[in-house]
Amino acid sequence: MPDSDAEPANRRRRKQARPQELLDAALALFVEKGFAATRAEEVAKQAGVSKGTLYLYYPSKEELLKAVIRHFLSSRITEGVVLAEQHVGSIGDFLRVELAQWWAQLYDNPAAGVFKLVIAEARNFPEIGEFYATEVVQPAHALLAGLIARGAAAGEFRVVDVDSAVHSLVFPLVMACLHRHALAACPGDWRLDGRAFMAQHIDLVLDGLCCRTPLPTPIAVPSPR
Amino acid sequence: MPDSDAEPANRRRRKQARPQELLDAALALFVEKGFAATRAEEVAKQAGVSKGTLYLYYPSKEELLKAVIRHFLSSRITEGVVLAEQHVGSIGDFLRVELAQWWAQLYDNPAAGVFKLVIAEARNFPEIGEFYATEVVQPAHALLAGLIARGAAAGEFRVVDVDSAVHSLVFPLVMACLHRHALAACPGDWRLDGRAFMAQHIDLVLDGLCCRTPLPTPIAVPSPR
Amino acid sequence: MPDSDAEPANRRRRKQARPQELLDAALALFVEKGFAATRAEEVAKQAGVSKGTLYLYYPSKEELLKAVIRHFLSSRITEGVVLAEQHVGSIGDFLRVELAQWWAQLYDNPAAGVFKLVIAEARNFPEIGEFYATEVVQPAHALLAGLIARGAAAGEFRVVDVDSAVHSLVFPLVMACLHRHALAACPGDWRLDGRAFMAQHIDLVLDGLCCRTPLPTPIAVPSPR
Amino acid sequence: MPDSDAEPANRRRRKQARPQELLDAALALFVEKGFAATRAEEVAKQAGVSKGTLYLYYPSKEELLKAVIRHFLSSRITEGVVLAEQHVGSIGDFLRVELAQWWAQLYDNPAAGVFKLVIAEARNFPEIGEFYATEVVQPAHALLAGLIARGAAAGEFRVVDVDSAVHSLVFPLVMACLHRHALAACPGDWRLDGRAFMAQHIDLVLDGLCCRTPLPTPIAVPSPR
DNA sequence: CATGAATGAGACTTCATTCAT
DNA sequence: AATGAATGAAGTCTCATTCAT
Repeated sequence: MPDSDAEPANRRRRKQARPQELLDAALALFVEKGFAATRAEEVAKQAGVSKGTLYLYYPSKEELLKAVIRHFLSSRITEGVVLAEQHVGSIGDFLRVELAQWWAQLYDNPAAGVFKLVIAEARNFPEIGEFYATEVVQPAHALLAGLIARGAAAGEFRVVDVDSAVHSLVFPLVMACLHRHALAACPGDWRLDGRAFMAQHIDLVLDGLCCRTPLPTPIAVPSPR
Repeated sequence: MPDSDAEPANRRRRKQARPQELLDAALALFVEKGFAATRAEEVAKQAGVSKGTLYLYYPSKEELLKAVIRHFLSSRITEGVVLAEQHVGSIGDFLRVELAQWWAQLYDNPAAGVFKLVIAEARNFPEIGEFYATEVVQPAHALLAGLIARGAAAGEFRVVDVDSAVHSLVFPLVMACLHRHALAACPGDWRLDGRAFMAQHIDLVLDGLCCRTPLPTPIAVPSPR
Repeated sequence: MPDSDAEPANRRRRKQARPQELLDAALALFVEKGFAATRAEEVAKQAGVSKGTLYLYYPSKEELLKAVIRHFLSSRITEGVVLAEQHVGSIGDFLRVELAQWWAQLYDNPAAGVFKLVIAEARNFPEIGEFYATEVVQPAHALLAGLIARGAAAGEFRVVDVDSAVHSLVFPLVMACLHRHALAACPGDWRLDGRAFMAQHIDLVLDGLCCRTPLPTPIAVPSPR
Repeated sequence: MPDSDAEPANRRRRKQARPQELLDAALALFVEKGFAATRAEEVAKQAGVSKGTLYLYYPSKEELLKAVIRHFLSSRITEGVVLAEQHVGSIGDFLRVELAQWWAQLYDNPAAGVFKLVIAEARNFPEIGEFYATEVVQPAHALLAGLIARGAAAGEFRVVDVDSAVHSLVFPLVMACLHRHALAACPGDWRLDGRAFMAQHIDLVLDGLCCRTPLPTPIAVPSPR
């Protein structure tokens, strides 16, 4: 049967691609200039459409922001969780290899910019904070906490405060992404070799976690006057 | 003495305090809502003055932002540098005690919000990025890098990539501040015991740096695909 | 017969009905929400066609408005004129019976909404005012004025200012229609039995017109209390 | 005592007059062009201020509309009620003289335009319909119904359906106002001597109400079709 | 110095109209 | 003929900034 199915043709193919194109454009601009300082028309222009078209796909600039965050966070995070669940073998190896690789890829991807967006906008848009906390932070934290606890149970790691260890591990990776889209993108050369840093950081933390000679007694930090 | 002079005494005190009050108000609001989404009038109101008065002290909202960042960053950073320069004795002890304390105090101080501000606005306002990079990041980084290098030279630390080690040490501390003013300030209970985390994190990193048994050969991170 | 022809039969019928369906939908919406506040797409949707199709039949929203007014006014008014011209016999009877019936029918018909439309839009669209004045008001007025004059000449009515009498007779009938599509359509129960009112109003006016005994000088009745 | 009180000076005097000036401008334009078709900036311009100033006094165009209707309706209606309550003597006299005069004044006043506004916008803005119904229609109707009932009780008027009589009396007066701001304001000469018409209409209705020869049996209006 | 009324550029959003399919 | 995706002019409303008082 001939082109009775091909009728969609050009227009319809564009229509299908639009949401992604708009999200890409919006991500780039929101990360670069901030949400409030980005004009809806700029997003449209960068996506190659007119102002009105943007509103055909997202009912408001705010909904576009939420869609950006949902889209780029959730598509990445699910991959990561799947990866971790599939892994068998040494926890240390997994973290050193797979975690490093996953973060290295994120670091090189525009999606890494969402961290900046979330930090900047979560307080203004409660839905964003909630989405990020429940859909990203909690699952990812639980995943890593579980791995570290398993490593400790297996005698691979020292017994430490697991939540803190997760933060120690992850925060610098997030910061590297923030840095890339903040200071590193400023005039002047403030760049940082993110991939190398991430690998070394993971090594350093694993080293700290690694079960060896007993620790010296930690010295309490006096509370501020 | 005629009373025409009696009142000015009080008023003059207020007048002198104005810049600080305006900076405090601006910091709080800029951190909470973002620079672009904060209205100049809100800042004035929170500082207890009228819109017009704000412009008597700062010629524009943008200049106010820069003043906020300069003020809260530079006053803190100089303290820290002085602290470090005065220290004699074990590097590890210094980091574990003084660094932890300095950051714990910052964490509890509104000034910690500037990190969020800088990350959000550095790309929009080149001066801010440059100021932060040259006046804060570089001196602080040099300071810590110097300490770690000294520690390594003294046999207290392993020989590692110093720059990475500094980032591993500092990034989570910055992230804790960011977290406090982003997710932790959202509805829902996403708080985190920042002081405890900071202490444990510093311990963990120092532990990783600490010169003990030989390290296992680090496994190279394969480049993405 | 191949089915390529079977469907068009139906479609052709629809196509013929389109203008009327569009006019009905437009009338209802313009009356309900006002011309400017009604979106062209709403009209199309209510008529069961797409936005584009509307423009196949009417070149602009404004032309649609004019068509609505022309259509619903002229079709009604010609009926009325014919009715009046056919009548023989007592003027009073004609007015009491035929006029009442004609208005009662209009009152129950969506077409009654055009009065609201004309009043709201005549000043914005001169053509509308002119059409209404020349095609509706003047013929209708002339018709009724002629009848009343005839009634007066025949001794059936008192001699009064004929133009005023026509307005006294007709204005409340128009107002009843306006009321039905304005206040009576609002939340709350502001309805009014239009048909009964119209009949009684016509009676009252005819009574006022009716030739009877000279009026007594009204005697002032002291109000109670 | 010196000018410590005179400080208000120019600016403050303007500020006090603004709301009235804006309401006047808004009334004129809303009546002329309709609410939706009037731009906020036009209203501001006609009131001699800038766009932004309008929003200093009314938070939205819709609130401005409501304020216009509340203002022009309520200030007029209270006068009328007071007038009626103060009257003693013949009901017929009151209606013929005071009612006619009150309406004649309204007819010549821009406030008469609100009727057009209410009819056009009541369905879109429920508050408007409710305000008009409860604050204007009901009190005014009750007032006149009471008078006519009193007249009937005193033998001055025939016994008729009081509500219908009120409508017969009032509807044409409202229509005259509508006419003035609709057709009469269109190009072409569709004017009408409103004051004369009003007086004659009131006479005619009072004449119909007046107690004289028995009425002919009213002929029932057949229901439609 | 301080105020707050006023301004107007500029941003978001809507919607009449067009036109490729 | 019919559709509905796309456009961009135009309108509402905000807010940084100015300036008369």
